[in-house]
Amino acid sequence: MDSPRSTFDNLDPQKQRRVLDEAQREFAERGYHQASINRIVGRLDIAKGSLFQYFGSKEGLFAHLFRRAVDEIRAPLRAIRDAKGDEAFPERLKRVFAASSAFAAAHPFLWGIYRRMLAQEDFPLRATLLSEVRAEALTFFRELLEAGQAQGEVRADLDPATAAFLIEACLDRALSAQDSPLLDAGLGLSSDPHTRQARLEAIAEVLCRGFSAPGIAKGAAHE
Amino acid sequence: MDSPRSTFDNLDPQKQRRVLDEAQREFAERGYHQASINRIVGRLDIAKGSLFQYFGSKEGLFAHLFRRAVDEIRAPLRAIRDAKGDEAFPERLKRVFAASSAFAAAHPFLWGIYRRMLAQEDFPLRATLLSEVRAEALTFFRELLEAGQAQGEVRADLDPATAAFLIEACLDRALSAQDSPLLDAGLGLSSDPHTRQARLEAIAEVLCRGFSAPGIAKGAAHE
DNA sequence: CATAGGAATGACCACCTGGTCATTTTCCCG
DNA sequence: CGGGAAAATGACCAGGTGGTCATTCCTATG
Repeated sequence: MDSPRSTFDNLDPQKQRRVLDEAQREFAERGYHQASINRIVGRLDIAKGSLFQYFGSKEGLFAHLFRRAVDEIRAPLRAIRDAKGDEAFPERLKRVFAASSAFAAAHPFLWGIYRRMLAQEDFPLRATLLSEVRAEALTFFRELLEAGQAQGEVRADLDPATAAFLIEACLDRALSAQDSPLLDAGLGLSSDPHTRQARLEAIAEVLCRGFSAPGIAKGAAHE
Repeated sequence: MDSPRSTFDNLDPQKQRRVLDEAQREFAERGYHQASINRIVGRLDIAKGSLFQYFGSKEGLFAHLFRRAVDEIRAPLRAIRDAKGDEAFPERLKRVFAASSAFAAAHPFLWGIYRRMLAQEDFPLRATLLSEVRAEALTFFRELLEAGQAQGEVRADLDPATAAFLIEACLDRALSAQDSPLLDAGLGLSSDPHTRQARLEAIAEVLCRGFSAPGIAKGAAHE
């Protein structure tokens, strides 16, 4: 199930890093199909055969990169999650938003690939890789919400799954806007970090209101 | 600025449709780069040269398709927008969600391409086409929100831009989930139309709560 | 110094891409 | 039927793709 040990493992670790970083950059910038092995080896100034000796195939290289990135990230993410302390729910949510934003900025490869995967059906290993990552994220949000309910800051009758969906959708779009002004709807998410954070907090606040308010229906309507 | 009149316009309208539909399908299924002219002409059983005589280039063909799709759609969308009548804000929003969902299902080409464009930086004409469409959508939501504020169903101090951003983000993700179970976070958005609509309404309701509740901050906090 | 074994190489392969254009076919009008 | 214009054709092109493998290079050990 894991990679069958190859030449690559014996390499000078410094060279390993150089290779992985360059390949990572290529995939992050172009996506899977548009990424070119020729271009990677060209920039690395190594022979094409070597890359194939290391990883077997383009898909193998990609899988290796993805797995490595996910592994590297897991620990810091857990730390954020577990450092929630005893803050109020809205503060926690804002903190998570801020951390995610910083994370996306610091790991353009993983974030870029993840974003592309969401929209592109024909990504290799899409189902496997996506469902791993997403399961983790959704559990995280659900737990956060349930904690909020326990504290009484989130309506008890709110469906955690729906709420988690909302959080993820908004966070996702906000992080995308951070890279690409076209998505930012004039909010300023893609400008300087300061206004960006203010915008993120505003978004989190509106969400929290939606989670906390006890009920709205102006007339006791149907349902 | 508009297309310089070509052989294509003189064709039997039935053939025109056949060609456009097949090309559309290819782009919708594969995205821009992975779409293959060879495959299109193969399925149509016409000569490759003909396609290039019609549209000049792959990009030309794509632009033609996109523009046509947007044109075809504009009218029905306007109709939905203007048929808002005098309903309450939450009902309006639910209606918009339902209409959008039906729309995405009925126009897989436009929706598929749009979704890909959002995530893929290297799409031809991305900036032009996207900003056109998005400007329209955001204005629409903003107007809807301002009407809600006028009716007193949306907090007056809510920033319409932020709210529009939230709506769009959630709607977008919900529609994506509709096609791809991987995104649907266990909600059931990708299953039968009935539960899907119920889920969409639940989402809209939480959003509305966030827009209406007069204020949350448990202590009169900073800011 | 000899040699064995892993690492590096790059010419080469089949295949596919978007695009071209001289040639042929089709169709309409006189 | 003849002729002219518009439409259709598909062999062909240069360039790129992922992938292969016989060969060479390097180095560590005896």
